[in-house]
Amino acid sequence: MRESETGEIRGLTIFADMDDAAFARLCRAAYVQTFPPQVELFAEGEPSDFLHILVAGQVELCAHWNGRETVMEIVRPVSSFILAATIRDAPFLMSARTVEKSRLILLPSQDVRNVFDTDGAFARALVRELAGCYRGVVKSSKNLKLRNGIERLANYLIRQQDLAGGAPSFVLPVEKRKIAALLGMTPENFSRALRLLGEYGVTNDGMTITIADRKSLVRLAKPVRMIDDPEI
Amino acid sequence: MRESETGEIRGLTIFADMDDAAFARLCRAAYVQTFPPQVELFAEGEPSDFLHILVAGQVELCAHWNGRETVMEIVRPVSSFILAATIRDAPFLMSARTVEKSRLILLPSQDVRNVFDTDGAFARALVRELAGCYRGVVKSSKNLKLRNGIERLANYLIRQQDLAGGAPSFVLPVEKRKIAALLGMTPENFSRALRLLGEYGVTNDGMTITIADRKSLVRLAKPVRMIDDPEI
DNA sequence: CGACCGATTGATGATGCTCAATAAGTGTGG
DNA sequence: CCACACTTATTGAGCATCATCAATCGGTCG
Repeated sequence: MRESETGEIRGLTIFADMDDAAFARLCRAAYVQTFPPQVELFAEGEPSDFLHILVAGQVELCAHWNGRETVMEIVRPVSSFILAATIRDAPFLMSARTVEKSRLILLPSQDVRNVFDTDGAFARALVRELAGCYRGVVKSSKNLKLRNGIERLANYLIRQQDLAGGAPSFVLPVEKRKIAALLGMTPENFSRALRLLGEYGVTNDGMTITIADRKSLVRLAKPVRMIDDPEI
Repeated sequence: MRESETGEIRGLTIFADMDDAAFARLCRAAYVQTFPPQVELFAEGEPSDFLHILVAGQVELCAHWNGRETVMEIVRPVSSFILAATIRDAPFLMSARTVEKSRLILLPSQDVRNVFDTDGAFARALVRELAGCYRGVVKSSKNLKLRNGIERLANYLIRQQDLAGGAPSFVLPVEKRKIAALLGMTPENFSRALRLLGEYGVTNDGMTITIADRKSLVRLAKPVRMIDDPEI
């Protein structure tokens, strides 16, 4: 991996505090690779040979059972994913697929574990990172169990508006069917729910959403810190 | 905290590899406390002042939104809980309530973070622990999104039978209404689902469940490693 | 005994899924 | 550039799942 590429990930919180030697050791055997859209990076159940870091593009993490499929998470740059599997040397719980053309850095899991075993700063950074991941999944699980489809969609739209900078109109980051799966609903119900949100000032044209009356939408969505604040 | 009590938690994987001095530092300001049933230990949103370790009894972790409540997890001894909040010095995402008379060890979160900052072995142990917690929630989330109520109940019963030693009859660990909430269903639907499982050889008398034809139940439940194996 | 709480059951309505059809958009190859 | 195939989004109809409300039963505990 060249220096221009290592620089792209050096600033990640999991690497920030580690010393240069340890970071170099991590990067020595790393791959940088660009994938086209719709490529399966790995599948549920496979051994976790690499810690993945998404540098550009988008990746979906999905899960399967008995012929059904759901989207668990949509990863956006720059961030690592499947850290837990790497650390525990355990099989992936989720499959990963590129949503669009994506550039990834792959760190051999064995190297990550070696550095983790010897570099205390890295270990501490991983604890904070994993604690954050854990809390993220807990919030997502609360969202699923405590809200119905429309409420989840309303909160999702509010969140996306914030991520997009707060303007009334913004573009959805991925296909609606994937958002539907992420929110635990079918594409059909997603479509109907979006239409029902018209009552609350939400309109859509293709992938573009417009929130005319945010206050009204917030009254329905009732976002709370302990579910919807990504910082906490 | 007396030595007889520290011994109860010294064997936990998160403490196993740390040296005695660091462990002593952790325990110096620790409390040991016994709580009656139905006591709220802490509430969602409060600062996480103590890392909790359940030594005896049972504790439920629950979550609330807009007047609704759900059970996220039922903790059984000996295990720590809300580790992620402690590490990140963040508010609790879940409330905790004793289910039955319970004995807890409370380690001041500040001490945990101090030792964590200086003891590499402890930091590494926490990484492994948190990675395991993360994977647990991911599995639980897959369970919720990919299975319907009856399927979740069937898998739950299979799991409980294994935990209880594998005998055809076993006793549920907590009230049915709490299991229902844990599985994302109402008490009423739990009751009906249990009755429907009669078709698959499941009968119940109060809190005692009998699985007459495990194979038949497994055919319905379709347990898989990547959701149901607690070891992975 | 009587009050209370949990479990169960039935009736009903809300929510969400499946299937099918159509419209709209995308990309490919001629 | 257009025709075509393919995919996604949308809409409707019907059905399955799940929640709510109400009533009853049974056990527990003061």
